[in-house]
Amino acid sequence: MSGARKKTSNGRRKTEIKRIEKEQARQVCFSKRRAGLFKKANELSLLCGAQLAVVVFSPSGKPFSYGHPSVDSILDRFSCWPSPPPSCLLPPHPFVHPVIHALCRQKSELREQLEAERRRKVALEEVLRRPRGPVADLLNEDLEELGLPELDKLRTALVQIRAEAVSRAEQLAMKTLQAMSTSVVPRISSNAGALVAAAPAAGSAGAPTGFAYMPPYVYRLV
Amino acid sequence: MSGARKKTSNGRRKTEIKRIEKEQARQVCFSKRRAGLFKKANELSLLCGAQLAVVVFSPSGKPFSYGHPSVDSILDRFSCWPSPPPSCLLPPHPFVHPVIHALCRQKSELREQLEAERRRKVALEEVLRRPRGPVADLLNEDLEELGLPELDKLRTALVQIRAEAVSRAEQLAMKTLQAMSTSVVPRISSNAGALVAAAPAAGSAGAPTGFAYMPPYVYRLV
DNA sequence: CGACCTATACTTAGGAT
DNA sequence: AATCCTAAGTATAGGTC
Repeated sequence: MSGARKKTSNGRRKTEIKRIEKEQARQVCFSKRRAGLFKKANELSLLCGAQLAVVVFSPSGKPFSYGHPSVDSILDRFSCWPSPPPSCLLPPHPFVHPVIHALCRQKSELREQLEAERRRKVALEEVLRRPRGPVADLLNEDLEELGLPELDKLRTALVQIRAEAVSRAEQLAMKTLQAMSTSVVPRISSNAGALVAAAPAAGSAGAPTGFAYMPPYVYRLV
Repeated sequence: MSGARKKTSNGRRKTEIKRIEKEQARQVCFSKRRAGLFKKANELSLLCGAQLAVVVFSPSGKPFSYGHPSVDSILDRFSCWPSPPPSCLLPPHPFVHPVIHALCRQKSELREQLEAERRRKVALEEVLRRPRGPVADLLNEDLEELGLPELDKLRTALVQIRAEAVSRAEQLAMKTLQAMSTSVVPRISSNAGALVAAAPAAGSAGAPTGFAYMPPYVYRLV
């Protein structure tokens, strides 16, 4: 009461769009601009009837999100979900929550890729069942059937193989010598265990506290 | 060029945040404000090092998104959540919506399966690329891994092959005196194109439709 | 962390190209 | 739809409580 508020005279200052180094200033800026971002998102959805979802992780790793329409309203209309999403690639339902929509799409794409990979793998295994290759072809043939040209190819291949074998043997010899004269090399230890939530960068570690879904323009981290 | 631009005199007007009824005006507004929203998002991520994802569906249904570092990486972070609440007596733990959680889990599982398949496929291709056969196997697949015993096996095999080859060469030399004909060894044709669709369904469970736990404080709103 | 304050930097409606 | 323009409406840096 008694304190007379100092007459504030500062106006907004020009700011470079570059990482704010001061820890606290960055956090304050984050809060303000996050609010601004969500407000903009809200206005966009209201003005244009757009569905949208915004997910933000604070520099300290806390999650915030905003979505329109609300997830709950979506769920009320889609209480049959989940389960195999019936048709995410089919005619998009007018009011599917964007995140769900995106996830379903991604899921479908992944499933397709997975099946494609499996098909390819089966084909490869089929091919693999038969020994193949320039040398193997020759070796698989009965030597009685080979002609001179083939024998020459075989000779060349064997010469090369011998060379490689000799090389490998030398390698082994070297290693053996080294092993006898070298102590144990320490492994690089991963510095796990730092559970402090102060990692602004990748911050994938940390223990995010989670987030709550909120009706439009009401948000708050608990 | 010739057209003199009419002196623009209109400034911004106050706008109620309410659905724009005029179709075209709404579309224009959407484009402008979407750009603005993404710009804000970008500034937020740069200034504060925050990770974020924005997904927007235009009134006409077209999807737009912006993410830092990427939309995908942000959505992936959901799949780690929530970690099962340690205890119901502990401080309230905001909660990811079940549907999104389930979808993210499924997506993660699919992605893992996909990566496993890809790794297997790469391994198969690697094997395929090299000659196969009793001898080639020793050399190619395990060259780096071969120990002395294996090298010895290899040597034995090579010696035998060499003997057989020499024998065969002598045979041929004899025959050459009698005839001048050479036989052609046909190459094994690859029977590609038969993509058998007999993918064995991986044992991994299908979509977990239920949710193992359901904290009492679901959806904490403020 | 918020809320409030002020002066300014930035965004953007409406129109034209 | 993208771009430019202008003027008015907003967001927000920096500060205080």
